[in-house]
Amino acid sequence: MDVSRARLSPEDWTRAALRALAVGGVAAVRVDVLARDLGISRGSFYWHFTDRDALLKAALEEWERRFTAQVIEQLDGVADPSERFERLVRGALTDESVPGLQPAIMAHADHPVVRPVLRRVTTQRIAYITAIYQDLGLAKAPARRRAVVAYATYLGWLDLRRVPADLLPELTTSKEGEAAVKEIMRMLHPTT
Amino acid sequence: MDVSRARLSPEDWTRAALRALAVGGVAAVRVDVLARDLGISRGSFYWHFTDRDALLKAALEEWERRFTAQVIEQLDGVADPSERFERLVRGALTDESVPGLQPAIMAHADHPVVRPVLRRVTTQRIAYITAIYQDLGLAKAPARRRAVVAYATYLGWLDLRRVPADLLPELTTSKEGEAAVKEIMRMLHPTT
DNA sequence: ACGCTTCCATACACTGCTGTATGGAAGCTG
DNA sequence: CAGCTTCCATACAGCAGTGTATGGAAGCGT
Repeated sequence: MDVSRARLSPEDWTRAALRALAVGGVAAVRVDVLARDLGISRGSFYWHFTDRDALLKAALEEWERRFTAQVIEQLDGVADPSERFERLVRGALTDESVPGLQPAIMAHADHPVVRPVLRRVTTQRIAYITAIYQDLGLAKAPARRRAVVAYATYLGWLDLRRVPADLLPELTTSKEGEAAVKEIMRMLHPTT
Repeated sequence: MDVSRARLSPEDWTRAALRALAVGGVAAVRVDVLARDLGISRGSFYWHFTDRDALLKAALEEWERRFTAQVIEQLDGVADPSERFERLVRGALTDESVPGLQPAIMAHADHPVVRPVLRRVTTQRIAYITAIYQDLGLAKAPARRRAVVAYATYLGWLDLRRVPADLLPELTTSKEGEAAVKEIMRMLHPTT
């Protein structure tokens, strides 16, 4: 622990905003509360950002980069489409750096700041999944259909992660967790 | 339109609360705003309910009854398990009386008032789906696995409904919508 | 019509949060 | 170290929403 006052970057604020968003939704992104969490005064915030909405926008755009563009970029390095499919599904179901973030964003789809970002992210992701299905041999229309269903399953999986773990042990990556992931993998696979 | 002041029942408040909840989450359930929407003063509210939390609790319990207990009750009248399966899936994917309500509730799974209700609802629903899969011939463990995945797909489907319709025409019940429903039905069917 | 109960309006005190104004400390550069 | 820039603290005005207190109107039984 350093005693000297750590000077904050905008990323410190956006990360805190995403955490708050994940827990309590858009309304929980309060500069007041975030400042207390970061151990700093609100004076800092209004230097880095003009507005509360500006923070929200910046946070969501960071989310867009980290969890869409960046993921796609990494996967594009994988040549084999079957391998790409496997990695995408497994990664999506097991990794979750900010629990509850995706559900929180979906729940506020109508919010003026959320809407445009969510629109871009949803479009990109479904398009990417569709492309993978096409690479795996499906025609355009069925590939698209399967992509939408696959994405829905992913979203619902994240929703279910929000309920207490004792209710759904198959979601916490363990023995049962692996079985559930395999089940989904099989269900979403283009051959079945 | 009747000019006489309509006296409100608690159900008027809980219904309004569920609508607000669906749009803006728990934070949007404000007696202040609901009163304006209902064209009445807050004095009425504090006669029917002790608290803002009391309203939230009552609303969620009404949700529990209408969209879990009542649905299961109706489906229990259907003898053939295959028919029961079909009706449940189709109904779940097409009917949505309060758009966005389920996603909003999932997003606030940690909320002290939401948690216990959500816990009961999730448990009941997954248990019911599991039972159907067992009736269709699956053993307990695989039936449970499939039930969890099926429920996840349902939840994600409702999430996707929150994005603008022009992005996902397959969700608005139409020609493409029917194809998507059939796709899910096939994917979730125990034989595949 | 009378009184009693049910339901609602108004007014008030209070809290939590926003945004702004201003001063001051810490870091960088010559 | 002098001066400039970057970053943060404090203080203030203002608003939105909660909960309470109290009076009054509408419905109902007798």
